[in-house]
Amino acid sequence: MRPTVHDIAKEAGVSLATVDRVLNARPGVREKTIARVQEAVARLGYVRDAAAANLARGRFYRLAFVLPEGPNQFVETLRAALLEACATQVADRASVKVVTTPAQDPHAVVRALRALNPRRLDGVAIMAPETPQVRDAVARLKEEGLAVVALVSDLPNAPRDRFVGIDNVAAGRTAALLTGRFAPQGGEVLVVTNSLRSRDSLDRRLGFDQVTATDFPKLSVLPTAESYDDPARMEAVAFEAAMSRPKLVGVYSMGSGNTPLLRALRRSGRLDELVVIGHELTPVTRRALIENEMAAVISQDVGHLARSALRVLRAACDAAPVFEAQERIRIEIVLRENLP
Amino acid sequence: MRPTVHDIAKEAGVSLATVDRVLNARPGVREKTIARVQEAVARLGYVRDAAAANLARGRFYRLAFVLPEGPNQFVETLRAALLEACATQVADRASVKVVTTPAQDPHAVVRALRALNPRRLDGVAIMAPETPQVRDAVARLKEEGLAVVALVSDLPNAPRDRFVGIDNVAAGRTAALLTGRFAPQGGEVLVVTNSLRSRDSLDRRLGFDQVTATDFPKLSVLPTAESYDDPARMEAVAFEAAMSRPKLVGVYSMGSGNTPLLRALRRSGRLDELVVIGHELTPVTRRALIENEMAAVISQDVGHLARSALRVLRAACDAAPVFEAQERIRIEIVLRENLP
DNA sequence: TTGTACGCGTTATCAA
DNA sequence: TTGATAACGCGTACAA
Repeated sequence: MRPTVHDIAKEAGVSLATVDRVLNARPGVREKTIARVQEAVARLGYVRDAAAANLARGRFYRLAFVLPEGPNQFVETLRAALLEACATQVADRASVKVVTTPAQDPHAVVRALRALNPRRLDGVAIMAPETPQVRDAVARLKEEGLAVVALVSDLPNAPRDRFVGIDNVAAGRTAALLTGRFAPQGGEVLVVTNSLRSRDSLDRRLGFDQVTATDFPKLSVLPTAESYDDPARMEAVAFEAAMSRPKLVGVYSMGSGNTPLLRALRRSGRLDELVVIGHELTPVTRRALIENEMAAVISQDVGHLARSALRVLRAACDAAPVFEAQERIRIEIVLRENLP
Repeated sequence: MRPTVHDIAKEAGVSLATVDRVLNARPGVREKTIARVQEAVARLGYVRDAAAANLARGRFYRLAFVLPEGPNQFVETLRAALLEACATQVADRASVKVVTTPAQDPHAVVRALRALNPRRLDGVAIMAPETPQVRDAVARLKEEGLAVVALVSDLPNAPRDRFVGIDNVAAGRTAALLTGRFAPQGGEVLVVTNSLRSRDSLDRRLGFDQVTATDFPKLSVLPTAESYDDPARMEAVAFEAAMSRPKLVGVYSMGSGNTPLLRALRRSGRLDELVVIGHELTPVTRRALIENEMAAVISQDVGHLARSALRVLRAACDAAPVFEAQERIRIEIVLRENLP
């Protein structure tokens, strides 16, 4: 059996309360007594029982997630993962509210953040493009004492406590490496996304360009085409490129909108000669991998994302350290054969 | 605040003990009372506080890990991950003993398993090749009432409760897909491992052959070369192949021994024209990726492996269900650009 | 068949 | 500066 605070108290010849004061670095204990207790702790190899501590503290974490709502499969799976995580151990002693905001409207997320009642909340996870207004809203929440984490898309210039998601520059670099390796003959690469407003798309494009520039001189990357969340526009842009650019060898899809993209490429009759790489595992991209329509999908485990955000938020609420190794979200490469 | 057993008791008009009996499906309660309690549970949306339950129960899990010991970086990192997991929340209310056995000696692991005292233990995780003797030893442990999980390399014919690790057939298939994509010109592929005794190597080879046969007819895969954990032998075999086979385009290394392998290929002067794919991220393979000496590494997250094994063992001890989504170990593809 | 009372390891409140 | 003592939510002897 592991030693408890009782054992420490006995060993140090003090009361439980004093042990507690020392363990939690509370004031009102003499230097000498502190030393005695700490020696006892070291001698017996005491480690606090986190479960019992939480139970006694009666700590309850009131958390909120602000997610975009749109024609976006990824967010749907993320929400599902979040609810599943809540249903299990991870969300013990916590209540989680999920708020969705229209993705197209940049002001909606700000309104949603402003609508949050800071006194009824301990922490917030936010997935949104970084705008000055969002930065202000985040700053206000921080001032009210809330823990704030950026989710999936970082808010590097806002006072968030942490970013939970992948390194999107590295993700873009990975996509470029795959494209270059899968299309050694070289040619043109189309890059598409719904919007470059999001930090993640911006970073991915940056990384993609870095690697193509240094390692794959035979690849020439076209300017980013934005669909602004309009499927018709995505389809038109992709179709146009496939038909008018004979030297096209690859397509890198940085955001959502893979359904209209694939439809256009299929229609052009050139899909089987193109290396198509996209992001996030959804029913659409999964099917495309199986059918050999997409060569690879770069993804982040939504379950991990959800659980990590919850753990990190709780740690931030307590100003406690996080277990770094467990919270680093991996850039996963999914091919037809390692589909989960 | 979440409802507690007290709230349920009040709502149903019974005592705490009765609520407990219903919740834990213990006998001695009238049908009608059971129904009343269950209604109250449903009405208030009660969910048990697992931490408090374990605290009250005073449950303590005595676990052991049996790992091979050899010139194997992967096992070292796994052991480190295990110790790190123990040091954090995952191993709360559990003691973990790690036993190592010489990897070369197939009887050593059996001796180690026999040396385990089943009465001082609740569960065991085993990483070992499957032999009839190992099967017998596992059967004996199960008969004694222990929870047993196979780790990294499955023991499909032993009565283990569960396998914690990747699907190695799929891992082999993934390696083949990468090889075929990275070497579209085709040619010969050398496959090496330390030993085909291990189930994991066997499965990987199987998967590799499946995909090369159906999808990459231009690839011809050579018979598996075994090094029997002898670095000199590995180096000799690889050097010989590189020098005598002009049509060689790739090497698939299914086990450990990547140091002598790479040394041989370097010496042959043909490393930069070969697609080399190996398993497990170690200092050696990490460096090889950065230097562009290896094209890809297929790996499993040792941290995840360790935490998953601990969670699964505990669940098995309690005959409790596991949260499947969290325990599925992914087949990770690591390239130079998505190195963690 | 049902209820009472205590303990698990920690924190927190009050009094000394 | 210290110490008793009562919670926290649940499990479990033991009594009714």
